[in-house]
Amino acid sequence: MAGLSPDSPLRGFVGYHLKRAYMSIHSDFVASLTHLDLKPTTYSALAIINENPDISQTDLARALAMERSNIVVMVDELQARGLIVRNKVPTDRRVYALRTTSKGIELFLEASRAVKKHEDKLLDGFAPEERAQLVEMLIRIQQVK
Amino acid sequence: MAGLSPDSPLRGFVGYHLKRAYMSIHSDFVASLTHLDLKPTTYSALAIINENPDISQTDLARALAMERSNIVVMVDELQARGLIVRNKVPTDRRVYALRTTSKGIELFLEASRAVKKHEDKLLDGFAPEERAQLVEMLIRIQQVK
DNA sequence: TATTGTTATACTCTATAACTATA
DNA sequence: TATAGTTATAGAGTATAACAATA
Repeated sequence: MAGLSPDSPLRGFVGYHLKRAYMSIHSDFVASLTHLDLKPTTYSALAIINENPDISQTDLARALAMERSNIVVMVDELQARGLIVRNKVPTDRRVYALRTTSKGIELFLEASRAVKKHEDKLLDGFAPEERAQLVEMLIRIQQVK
Repeated sequence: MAGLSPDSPLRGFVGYHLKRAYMSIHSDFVASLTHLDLKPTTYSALAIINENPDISQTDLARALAMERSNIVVMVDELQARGLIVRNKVPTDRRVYALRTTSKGIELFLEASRAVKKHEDKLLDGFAPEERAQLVEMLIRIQQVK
């Protein structure tokens, strides 16, 4: 049997802790959405479409950092569930203008409450300043690029 | 075209920033290891085997949070490359005792230097206290479970 | 020529079930 | 009966290439 801390050589890396924290929060995030039959990606898509009415699939792909080809099937599903609509655009007949339906908005708002609850549980011991400081550092990290 | 911040509805969530920071660092992490033909998982496996001589595949799986079945093929690869050895254990003939070879240790050390460099670049603007504070918060998050 | 949406495909990661040999 | 290692397989998620319609 290995010792109590077989991961000790990795603990010196910030990235290791970042990954573990992300994994941990992600599984709880997924769980908080399953009862609404949403996944992180479909929830994020709803959020972005709702915030950006008439967004195209290409722009949605960019916002979600996904391939356009993979957006198609997800948009198909959201449309089949009546959560969004694909409207034709007269000025450019190649593109679709995506919009949330009232049903989509309702589901998005309910999901947002669930995600909020999940975050509050997650950050239970964090003071507001700590929370802000954490976000600030996370943003700084991704800006190094 | 969407606005400049199509993701604004998601920015209120800490988990969103955590994911983005993780994604960002992860791709750079992967890039820092490719020249040694290592992936995050194989590097971590080397690290854990090196720190825990004679660890079993089952315990390695637990430490890496991977399935035992998926460990097999990875251990096969590390063994085929001469980085680790599978020794038989007389007291329990079901298990293998994994150990890094001198070649494996050498590669691990070189990879560790590469990862260190990657982390230093990533955390360039971070004071030592900030860095410690970040790690402390990340650990706190994953302990909420 | 370039771009949007689309299809098909492949590749990686991960998860599950069933088997064998040992305990 | 339980466990270690193994095999095969299936399911996500993601990436690439090629195509028709339109710009």
